[in-house]
Amino acid sequence: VFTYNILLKALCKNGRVDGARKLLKEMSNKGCSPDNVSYTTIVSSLCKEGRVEEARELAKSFAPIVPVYNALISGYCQECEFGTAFDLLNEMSVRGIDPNVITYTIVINNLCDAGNVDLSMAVLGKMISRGCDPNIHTFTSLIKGFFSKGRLHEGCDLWSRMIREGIVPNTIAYNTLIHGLCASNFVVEALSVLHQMERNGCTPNVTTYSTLIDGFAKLEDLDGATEIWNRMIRSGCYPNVVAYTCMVDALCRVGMFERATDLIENMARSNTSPNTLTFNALIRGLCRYGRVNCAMKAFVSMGIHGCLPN
RNA sequence: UGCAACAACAAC
Repeated sequence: VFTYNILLKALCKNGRVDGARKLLKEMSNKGCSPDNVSYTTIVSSLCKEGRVEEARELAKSFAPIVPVYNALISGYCQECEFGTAFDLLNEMSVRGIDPNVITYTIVINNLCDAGNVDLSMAVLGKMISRGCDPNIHTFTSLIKGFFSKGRLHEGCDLWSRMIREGIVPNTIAYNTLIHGLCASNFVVEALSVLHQMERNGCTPNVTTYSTLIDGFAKLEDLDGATEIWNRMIRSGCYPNVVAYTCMVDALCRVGMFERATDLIENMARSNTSPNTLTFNALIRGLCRYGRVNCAMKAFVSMGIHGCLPN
């Protein structure tokens, strides 16, 4: 089974789900029964390709297990077919298969992405009433959901509630909080969250730093952005293309184009090549400052660096 | 070996 599952996963990853389906049949014929992992791999891959109906049909021939339901529910949510997702959730209960924290979190996260935090909160209530405790993923999805609707206060309240319930925030949760604060221009508060996470022994990553650099950049606070950049380097965290691009943007917004260009050259020399967004930041900055000729030169240099305009 | 959460540009 392990041999077959490894192959199934590899086939699915390379977009050869149909090959995987054939292999699934073949393994049974050769006397090696597929297990729950085999089923979930196939169903999940079909869903990710948007072939949800097909996945559901196929799943009918498998044992009804939670991960397969989760993959299907996730698939229907991605297609914004929340009605069907809720039907499946009901079907689970009817068949005596208890949804787990992942099941509910999938629904909550997708509803949040669709902009419906309020319904997500209702699902949270439902899972708790059924004795299923939300975890860090659940709370992070909801907090992000409130923030993306501009409901900063409710997002922060939920953060406090999560802490009260004894859930220890991880780097991703902190990053979500920092991003929410930055998006509402509360960069000073975001910075104090960075300090708080460090005090609590949670290591910031390149996303943490990029989020803060971007926050300062949007407020045209080059000193703030630079301070974060230096802090990132000092901590031994390597900037990626996003971090570089945020820093290029910070420089461009205050008209420091020579330094921005130097930074891009730096990237090209390291193994972090600039991308289209990096050049868009530079070109937009130059245009804002009326330096259209330089912008045209940057546009040419973009092609030299192998970046296509979008 | 399988299912869920985080960051950067623009236009509409």
